Amino acid sequence: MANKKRTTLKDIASELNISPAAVSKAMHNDSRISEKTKKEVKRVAKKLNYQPNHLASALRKGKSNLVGVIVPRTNSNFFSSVLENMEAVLNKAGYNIIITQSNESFEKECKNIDTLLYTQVDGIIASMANETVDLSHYEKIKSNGIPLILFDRGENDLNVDYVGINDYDSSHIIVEHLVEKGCKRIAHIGGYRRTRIFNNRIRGYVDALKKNNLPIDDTLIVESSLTLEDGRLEMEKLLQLKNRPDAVYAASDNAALGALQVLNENQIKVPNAIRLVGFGNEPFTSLVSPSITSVDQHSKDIGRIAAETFLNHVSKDDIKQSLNKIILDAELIVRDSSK
Amino acid sequence: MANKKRTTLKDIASELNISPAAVSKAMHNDSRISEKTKKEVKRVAKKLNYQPNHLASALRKGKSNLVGVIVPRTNSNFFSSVLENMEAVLNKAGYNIIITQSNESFEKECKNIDTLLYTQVDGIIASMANETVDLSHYEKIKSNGIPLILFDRGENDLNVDYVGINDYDSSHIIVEHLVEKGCKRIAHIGGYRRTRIFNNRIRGYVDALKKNNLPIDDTLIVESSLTLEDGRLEMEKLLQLKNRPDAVYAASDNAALGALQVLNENQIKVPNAIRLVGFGNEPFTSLVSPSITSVDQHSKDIGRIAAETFLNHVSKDDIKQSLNKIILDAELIVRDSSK
DNA sequence: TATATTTGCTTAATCGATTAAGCAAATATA
DNA sequence: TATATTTGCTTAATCGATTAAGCAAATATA
Repeated sequence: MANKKRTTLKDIASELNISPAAVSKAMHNDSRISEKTKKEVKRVAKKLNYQPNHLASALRKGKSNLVGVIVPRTNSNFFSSVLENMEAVLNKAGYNIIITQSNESFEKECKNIDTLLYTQVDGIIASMANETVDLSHYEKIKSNGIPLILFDRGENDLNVDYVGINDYDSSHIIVEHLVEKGCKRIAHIGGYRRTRIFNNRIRGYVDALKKNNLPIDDTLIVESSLTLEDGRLEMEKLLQLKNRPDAVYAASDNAALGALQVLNENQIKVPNAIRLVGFGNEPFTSLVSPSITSVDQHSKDIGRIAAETFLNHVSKDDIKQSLNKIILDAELIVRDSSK
Repeated sequence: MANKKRTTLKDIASELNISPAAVSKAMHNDSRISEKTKKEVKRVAKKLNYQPNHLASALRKGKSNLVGVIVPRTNSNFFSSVLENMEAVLNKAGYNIIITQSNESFEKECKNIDTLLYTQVDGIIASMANETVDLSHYEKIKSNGIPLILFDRGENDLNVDYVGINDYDSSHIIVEHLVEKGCKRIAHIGGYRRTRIFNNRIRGYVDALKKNNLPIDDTLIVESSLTLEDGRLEMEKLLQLKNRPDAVYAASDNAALGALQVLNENQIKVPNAIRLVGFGNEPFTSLVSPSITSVDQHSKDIGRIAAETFLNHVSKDDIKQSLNKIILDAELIVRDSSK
């Protein structure tokens, strides 16, 4: 019962007294094999519970039909949704995906890339860890000659395909919205500038203030890892200011939630005293009280487009591909925290 | 630059005028290879940017050093945390993990198993989808002779290793807690009985009521998929009852959150009018208002133990293994919703 | 000094599936 | 009827890495 040897093409071949080559072709419905033989082969394959050995065929064909995916973490709705839609598109095209998590760690990200290359994936779709600054491990993917597609967390310096939303414009939309509600001192709990998307959000925020003739106050702009804890910490600091903000725009929903907790604990009315906007449209933003205004990042589209970009690459590898930078417009979802 | 051929052992061998076999041994620090040769080999390997071809070595060795993992979804903190800890243990032992999601779909789960077997994983660690009743696809793993370890969502009928918490006892702890607070009509928004863990929670709930001499009222026991929507729906139904419950025990945090929303919307004071307990200790339980009492499932331990169970299997495959059913005690985290 | 052992490699087979090349028999075409 | 084409396979090589078996040279032991 246990550990019985796997059935191979050879076993089927010897049972039917034909060559393994014929069996292989029969399984792939080669037109040069008679219908009768195909039927027989499939019957015996089923009888012997034949499972093709992927390692062997991938080795021979030089193609594994696997796509590696690297995400910072899977436990956000954004990444989970991206993965789901990415997988759906790739499955339909005959590819399977291998998901790995970097846990926002640079070291882990490097190891994940090694693992994926080592597993001979046909391509890698990745979103960079917060820690990542050095990009040599990504260069390694490119020098391996397999497609690399980045999404959400990308890098301009890296000459690769990218799918994401327009972070710069998103900040504009947020600031415009808050200004419309009468806010004059808008604080920004941002991510680290070294990450492109967070830098863009900061730039968008600053430019939008300028555009609305509002002064830029450096004490209202902070950089952090954007965790819930960071949100709490920075909100507490902002409340210490002599001249408090009348609105807070956090570059992540987690940070926004942390800020909201502190505001609630201090009995500061949201949105009346301070308006609050997050980023990412995580499900909990609509669950907390008051519900948090946020920006939807079109996770489904990002997953789908990233997958399609990969498929595009492998379908016409002969032609030198032009780079695809696909920037989607984000959507502001207005909720109670800024009404 | 692009699509240059991969470096193989042969390339290194011909550069140094030795055999590929010697190169292979040198890379693995075989004691029968001179230090001088090893150094040379490693120098050239680095120079040519050699990456071993996993497909080839796995095919030859009959071992891929990959472990397949199937989870219903990655976007809960529970599964995400299990994965993180599982991966840490397996990485240390030289294994890499391939994560797949079933999205709670039976069909997807079957496809995932096929993919993993096809990829020649050395073992599979899985948590079953809600929909799953037929277990023949799991039998397929067993008949392939590779270890199968289930966690959280397991099945008694399947003769495999299992790691999870004591669902039956957890219900007892919850009911005792609510009784202590003076509750007499405790409703249970449960999962479907066909899933073992949910069945155990229902049994535990019923037995605990009996133990406390409380009547069993069938109108207070409902089965659902335990989503947030289900929680809302069932809570609304419970509020229609002539004889309303004074406590609700939901078998998932999402369902508990749905129930809480309905209670808040109806201005029913929690915990004063109705006490509420969830299950899973998802982070949002402490974030909503009021915060929700819940049961912690020791996700870290479950991930670690599942991984260790797998390693145990592969380390002594000669001996017929005895089954491991590891049941951890869960922990009640009391919060505002039941104080 | 003669034999035994160790060192440091090479040779050749292997893991399974795939595919280019080839060939005999069957069938189609002129 | 003679030749060309098609059908339905087989043979043999291949994808890279690994490993059992073997062998010559170097070294150790009696």
